Amino acid sequence: MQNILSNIIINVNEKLYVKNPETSDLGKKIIEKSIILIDEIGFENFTFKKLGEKIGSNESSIYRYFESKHKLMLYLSSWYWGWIEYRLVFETNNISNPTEKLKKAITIVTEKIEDDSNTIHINEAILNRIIISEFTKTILTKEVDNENKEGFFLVYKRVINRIIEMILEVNPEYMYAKSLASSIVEGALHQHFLMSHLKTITNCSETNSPTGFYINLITKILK
Amino acid sequence: MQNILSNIIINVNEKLYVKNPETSDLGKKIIEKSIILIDEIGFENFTFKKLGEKIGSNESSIYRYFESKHKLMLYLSSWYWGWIEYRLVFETNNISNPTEKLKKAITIVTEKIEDDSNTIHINEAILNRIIISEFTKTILTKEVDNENKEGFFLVYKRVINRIIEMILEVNPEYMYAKSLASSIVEGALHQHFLMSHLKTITNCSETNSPTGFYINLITKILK
DNA sequence: TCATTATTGATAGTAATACTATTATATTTG
DNA sequence: CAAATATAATAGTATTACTATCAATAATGA
Repeated sequence: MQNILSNIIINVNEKLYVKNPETSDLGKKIIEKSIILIDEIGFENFTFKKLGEKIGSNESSIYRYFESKHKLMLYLSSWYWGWIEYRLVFETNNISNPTEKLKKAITIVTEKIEDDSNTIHINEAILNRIIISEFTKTILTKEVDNENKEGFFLVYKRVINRIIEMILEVNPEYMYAKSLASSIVEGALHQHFLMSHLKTITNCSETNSPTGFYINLITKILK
Repeated sequence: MQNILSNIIINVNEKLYVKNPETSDLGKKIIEKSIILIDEIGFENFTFKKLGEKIGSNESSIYRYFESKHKLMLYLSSWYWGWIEYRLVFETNNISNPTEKLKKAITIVTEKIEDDSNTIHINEAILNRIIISEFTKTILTKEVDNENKEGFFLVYKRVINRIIEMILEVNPEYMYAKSLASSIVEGALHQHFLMSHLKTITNCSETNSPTGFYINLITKILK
């Protein structure tokens, strides 16, 4: 899997960048270091000026790649969900049993991510952490309808739609496949956040991951 | 219920304000109009200057009540969850059947709120809308650990703990009561947001509320 | 009722943010 | 080697998120 994944390029909506960051060293550095800096100081405190200092480059140079930090965050999110979608397809492809297939999919979207892939400039473990803390905020804005029309959430919705299909394969009678899928994907991020910060209102922990909670949940709901 | 609720004062952590807004006309106006303005333009675009213009008062006067717009949002959130907690206790009090009690509780935290109460300066329907769009963002910050220590999320956690207890009364064997409760409360907000903005990934709609999804879910999970 | 105190309003000011614009300097490529 | 392109440096703008000061007004209490 590693060798195959190493050649995969995750396609991101062109409207999210001014210049494709994959086409230059500076661009890749922007991606690599912005993930690290957002993880360190949080998206609210993150600025292109600080990022410039971090990568030994200039604020104005970063603006030539992304028109705002919000667009950069949407780019990182799209990349993340694109990567998740790829794994979803690839790793469930050979599973014929619908229940096992769904369990695998849920494992992928709910487990903690380790940086085990071959993408050189993207650390998926750290990217996963910023998705946990920051992704929901990219949706919860007044611009969501316009940005949705622009297709900025397409990859995310595609991930959810794949899970919806798998749910319906397990139980075509189930009436809430869409809500179940969307609440698993978003809810898993939330449970991960609670694990780190509001431990008293989650059962999840290092030894008891959100994956267990959700596998248990779908087993009961879909039988 | 109306007459009783009209006398209820929701208690909010004193550290959230500089001067208690309940003690003056200007304070109440700040609460009333900030809810409306945040709903209109979103929390990111909301400023004390704009609020001042809206209520015919001065930016500096508002700062005498709240030291930042973030604290104001935490105040509104605390008020909201305090109000929900009150209803949770009051409206489930006379229900002896644990399953019925839990269903009632879930209805309260998942249904769309109508402005039916007697709080004069707070419109709960609008407050509910801004909680749907803005509450999760108040938690997803780098300051969450400090603010949690200060007790800013106590009321929210108390609401969830009450539901945890009700879940365990229905099924003491269930291993994930905490995660289930927290994911219902947060997930319901999320489903409401999807209903309005990303309709393709939810089954919920005007005629099919998140309440139905969650009642169906707990019925299956806890049996 | 008059003085004290508290509250609000008006104005000014600061540092940081989120950009845009311009020009200079490297670097790449044809 | 010239031309095009990418990057860096600098400056500048409007807005934000405040703090500080002082004046005007309203409330209170002796």
